[in-house]
Amino acid sequence: MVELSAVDKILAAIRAIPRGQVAGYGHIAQRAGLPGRARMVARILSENADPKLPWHRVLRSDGRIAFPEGSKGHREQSQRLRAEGVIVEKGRVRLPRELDLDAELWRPR
DNA sequence: CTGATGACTGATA
DNA sequence: CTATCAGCCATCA
Repeated sequence: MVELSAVDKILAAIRAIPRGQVAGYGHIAQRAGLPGRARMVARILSENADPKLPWHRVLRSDGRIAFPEGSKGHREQSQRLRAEGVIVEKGRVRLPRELDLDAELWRPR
């Protein structure tokens, strides 16, 4: 069997994020079996060019968008998130239902 | 090898 | 709530 590279695992973890939901960089890294590699996730995203990849669902640990407010990337990400029913306010992401970053941490794995 | 850099994180004030 | 700081990891000059 083939072992997926760290990059593939990270991409898979990102693709696994359900529509209308979000995850943090560190969360993705952990889900990919690479704890402590949040910056690696960020680097992958900055390099990737796959339009099918839901990169906009990846946020910082504090639930904020990684791009500076007012920047191109920030506007695009907020727009994409709102298109999925996610509420974005002042760079801050808030989920409509009880789903949020805490819900993920809450649920034992 | 050393130092700088970045779509990061957690602790502290 | 914001601002700083140190730590961490991969990559590059």
